[in-house]
Amino acid sequence: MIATLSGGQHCRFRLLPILGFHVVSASKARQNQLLWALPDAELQRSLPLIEPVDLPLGLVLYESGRTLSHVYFPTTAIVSLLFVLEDGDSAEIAVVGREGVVGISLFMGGESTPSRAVVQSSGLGLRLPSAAIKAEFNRNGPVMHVMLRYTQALITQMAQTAVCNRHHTLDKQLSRWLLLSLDRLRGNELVMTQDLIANMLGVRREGITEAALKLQAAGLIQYSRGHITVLDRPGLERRVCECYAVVKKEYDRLLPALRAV
Amino acid sequence: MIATLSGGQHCRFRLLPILGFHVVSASKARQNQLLWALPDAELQRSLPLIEPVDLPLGLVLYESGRTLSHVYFPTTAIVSLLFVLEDGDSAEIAVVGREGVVGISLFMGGESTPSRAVVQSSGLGLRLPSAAIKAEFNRNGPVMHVMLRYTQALITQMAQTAVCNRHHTLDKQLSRWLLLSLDRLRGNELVMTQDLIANMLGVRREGITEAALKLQAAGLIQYSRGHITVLDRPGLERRVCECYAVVKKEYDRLLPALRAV
DNA sequence: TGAATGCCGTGCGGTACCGTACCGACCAGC
DNA sequence: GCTGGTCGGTACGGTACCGCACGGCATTCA
Repeated sequence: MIATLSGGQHCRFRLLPILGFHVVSASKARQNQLLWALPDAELQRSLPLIEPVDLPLGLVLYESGRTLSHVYFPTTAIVSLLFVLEDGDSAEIAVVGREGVVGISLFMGGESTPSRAVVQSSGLGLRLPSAAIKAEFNRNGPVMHVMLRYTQALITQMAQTAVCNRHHTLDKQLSRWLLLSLDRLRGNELVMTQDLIANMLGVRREGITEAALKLQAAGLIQYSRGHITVLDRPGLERRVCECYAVVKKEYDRLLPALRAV
Repeated sequence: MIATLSGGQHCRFRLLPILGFHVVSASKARQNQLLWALPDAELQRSLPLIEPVDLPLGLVLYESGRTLSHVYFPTTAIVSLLFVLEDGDSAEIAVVGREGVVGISLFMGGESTPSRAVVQSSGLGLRLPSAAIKAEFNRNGPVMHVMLRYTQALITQMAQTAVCNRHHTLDKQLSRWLLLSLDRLRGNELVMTQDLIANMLGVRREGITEAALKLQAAGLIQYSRGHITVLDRPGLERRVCECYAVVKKEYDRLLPALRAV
């Protein structure tokens, strides 16, 4: 197992606002679906504090045990939540894209978690200082309720991942992972090496090669040097284990506003 | 894999208050450590609504997707949260004992979850109607903060379980499971068949036999027809993987009040 | 007392994934 | 054009767990 992500060196990237002046429009903020779900009044109050940020591949948003300075709302980026063991082995426990938020421990009260958040697919996001999200959360209004319901959906994703790890074959898990990622992107192409996927799923790189070849042989995907193209999404959905549908259904149930987007 | 828990037939037990009149004293309520952590004023307000309940082995507190009527605070019982797959395979994603509460989805806003809660070790507990816990939670006071911090600890347990499932050998996982259960009991004996443990860990019964024999050969436990006695707890702690310590540490950090009990 | 049942130990072939190693294809740099 | 690095395909033995089957032993109950 590789001890660090191949993209780990990207940590050197400075995390800077991508605009000189930090004015984010309401419509831009609503590219994130949790922000989209907020009433106008709530969003307007936070808007002056929201910054757009660039989220390059491999950027570590937080490290195990470190206190968070912001919560992140991905818009076009995807972030993985990883648990890392002492020997460097790791496993992804959840994926967060434009449907969610990174840093729930801030409003849950813990300030930190023993996990790591890494950008899995580069793109853009928005961030809000920790004090601001805590203040909004403690108003006991729509922000709190949306965040809590999202957290429950996240819990479902984590738990289903645990069961899937235990019982399902690697190519089914890969299918699930591809679909979860695809749901959080616009197109049907992922920029993602097999090595990275192996880290996410907590297996060897060769295992991913083997599983990906199966999917490729079935005409479902097309693989080439860090670029995966999904050719037959319905086919992939037929091949995947139930875990994907369970998680998706729970997101839709808990956050019905997302469905419409 | 066995499709239903061997103890499943115990569902026939009626879930009844064990006393004719439902007066629970504050000191009795404080046998549960989350209730223990509450200020006097908060606890007194809920006390008239708290009922003591008997929690026999195998009792299902809630089933996947079903709306919950109460939250349960175990005192001497232990409850397992299981995810069950379509084919009957299952895996435990968390354990709840006197340090916690069963039914977080009530205050998280989802009302239900796709998981199952089963009594893993018979004993007593307390319960509070769903309306009452929601009302308390929405006061935005100590109850909410304690529940949220507990939920975050629970999330850590679930995530660490997922990683452990992926990377660690069965006898290490069994050690972790034994220690987690032991922490939630008084003595050093568990009433638990290998079949049940296999369901919890999501493996074959024979796998548990093998792993338990290893621990027995090392003089750490003693096994006999549904009774496990832990002989050498420090030895077990040396043998277990890091996952146990990570979870325990996070519980202590998030809920420091529990440490003192 | 005999039968049924629950619980635990064992054996055996199968398989999915691991660890390690190597190799070819492609790409970016000087 | 050469070189070093990244990425993906292949091979092979090892091993942890699975599925299945059997058998022994204790408890319960007719």
